[in-house]
Amino acid sequence: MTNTTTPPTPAPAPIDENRLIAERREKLAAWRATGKAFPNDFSRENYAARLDELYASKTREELEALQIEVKVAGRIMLKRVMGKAAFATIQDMSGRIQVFVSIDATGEDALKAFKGWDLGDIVGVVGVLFKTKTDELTVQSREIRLLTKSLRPLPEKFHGLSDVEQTYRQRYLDLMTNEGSRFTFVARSRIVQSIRNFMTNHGFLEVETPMMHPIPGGAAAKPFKTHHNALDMELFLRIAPELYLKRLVVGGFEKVFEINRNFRNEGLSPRHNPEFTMMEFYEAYTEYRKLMDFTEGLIRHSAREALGMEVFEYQGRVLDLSKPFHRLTIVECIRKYHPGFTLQELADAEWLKAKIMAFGEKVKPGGLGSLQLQLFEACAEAELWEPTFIIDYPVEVSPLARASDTNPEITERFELFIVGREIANGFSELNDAEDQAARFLDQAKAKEAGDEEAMYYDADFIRALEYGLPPTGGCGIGIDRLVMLLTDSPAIRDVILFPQMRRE
RNA sequence: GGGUCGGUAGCUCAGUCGGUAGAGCAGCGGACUUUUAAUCCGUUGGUCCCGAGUUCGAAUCUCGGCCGACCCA
Repeated sequence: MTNTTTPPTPAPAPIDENRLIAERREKLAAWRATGKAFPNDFSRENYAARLDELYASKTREELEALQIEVKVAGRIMLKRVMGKAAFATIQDMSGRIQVFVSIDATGEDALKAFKGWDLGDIVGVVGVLFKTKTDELTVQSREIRLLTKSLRPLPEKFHGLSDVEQTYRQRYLDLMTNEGSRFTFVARSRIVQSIRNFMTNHGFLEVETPMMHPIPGGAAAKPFKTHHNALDMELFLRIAPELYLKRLVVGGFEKVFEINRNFRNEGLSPRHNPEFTMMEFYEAYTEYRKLMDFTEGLIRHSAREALGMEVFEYQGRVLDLSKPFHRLTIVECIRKYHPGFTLQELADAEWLKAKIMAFGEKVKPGGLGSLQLQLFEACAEAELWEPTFIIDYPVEVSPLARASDTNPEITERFELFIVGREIANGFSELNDAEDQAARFLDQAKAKEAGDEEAMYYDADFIRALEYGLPPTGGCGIGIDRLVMLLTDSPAIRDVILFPQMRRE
């Protein structure tokens, strides 16, 4: 709410004030003195891009005959002033359109006022569509009003904002000036919408489970801690919704999904932000192989819906989502990229440790399966450009997954890799309460032994399983990473509107 | 946490061997009724990220710090 008659004095001292801002403040003061500053009675009726769609194909003569009156509003992005007339390019949510202001059609006072307005100011325009000499669709303004005074100068009009730090810290500036950035976040919205539609069309119920957990669970990760005063209780921002979603399946919601934030107290990188978005879904009476088919369909669907295609380029290299995704076990995948490694060697713990170190990685303690997984991460994971499901993860690193019926050392679990990055993780759920309790105990031991990412024993989750979880499959999909793929973004920060930054 | 690179006008960027701080855009003044990164003439604007050191003299060299990007852990 702004009182247009009384200036809000004294103005608080803003940060990084400069001469350009001071000049704009003077213009604002003059505007305020008219008693008509910051009006909110302008009714925008047309969007720039829509007008272009509807009328760009009309000829000058056709438009002249039609006399289409429009009301557009937006930010002045470009301004070209001549003696007795002027052009401006204004931008709204849909795009840009040119506006013509002249003594003849708009009036001398309006033109004079317009000349004093700045790039970044927000205006409302009433006028008639016409085409210029160069056939650009333009609004011949009959009326043009200043709606909002912008006090800060825009980034350079041609290069836009290129300081990467500023694009993240002041995303509004990035969105104002960078078309590519706007496209990315519109695409993100469409991708999320397409996933939501896909899930609900397949009979899944969208739910919201707690973001604050008394016991952090569902993943191996360090949590953020917080405190609830009234309950005098330590709480953790969730690292995953998994255990709550499975409680819902116990409750009879047999097909559920949640699209929401997870929080992990880890470093920042081009692929990691402390808060990130996951879609997790659970379906009763299915298992991991069917889950892979479903996940494959979901990803293909979101590419089609959001991009309109299944074959596109990521960072200059073709990515084809239309072909069936590969499926390989961890050992098969290692041998695909290193055919010289024999099955005997890959079953030899000492050989595996030596190889992991030879690839420049530290060896983490673990059994054969864990060592094979570490070698896979060291020598094969980054090669998986084409969509590939890696299957048969070892039990010891999969404390929530159902063990294989044929080999108790491995689980019915997969991870999906695309362009060398993990995109999804899913498995047949462990629904044997006693087995789950034993696995939690193993995790608790590992935690005591110093593994900070090991899981806690969650007694209520065990209690829920003891009531009976039907055979169920579940999968999590990293939405940020999927959006990176589909928008050709190299860093997770490019697909998160306000990525985490150090304090300014 | 370690390594590499970077931080100069509101924005985009130059700045040689250590010798008075530069351009374009934006702004301000002027000309111009179909421009479109409008054009033309004139002009204002600097904590060279911060601090210390070396030096007659530091945006420039050295050290420390802050912030960012990338790579590694």
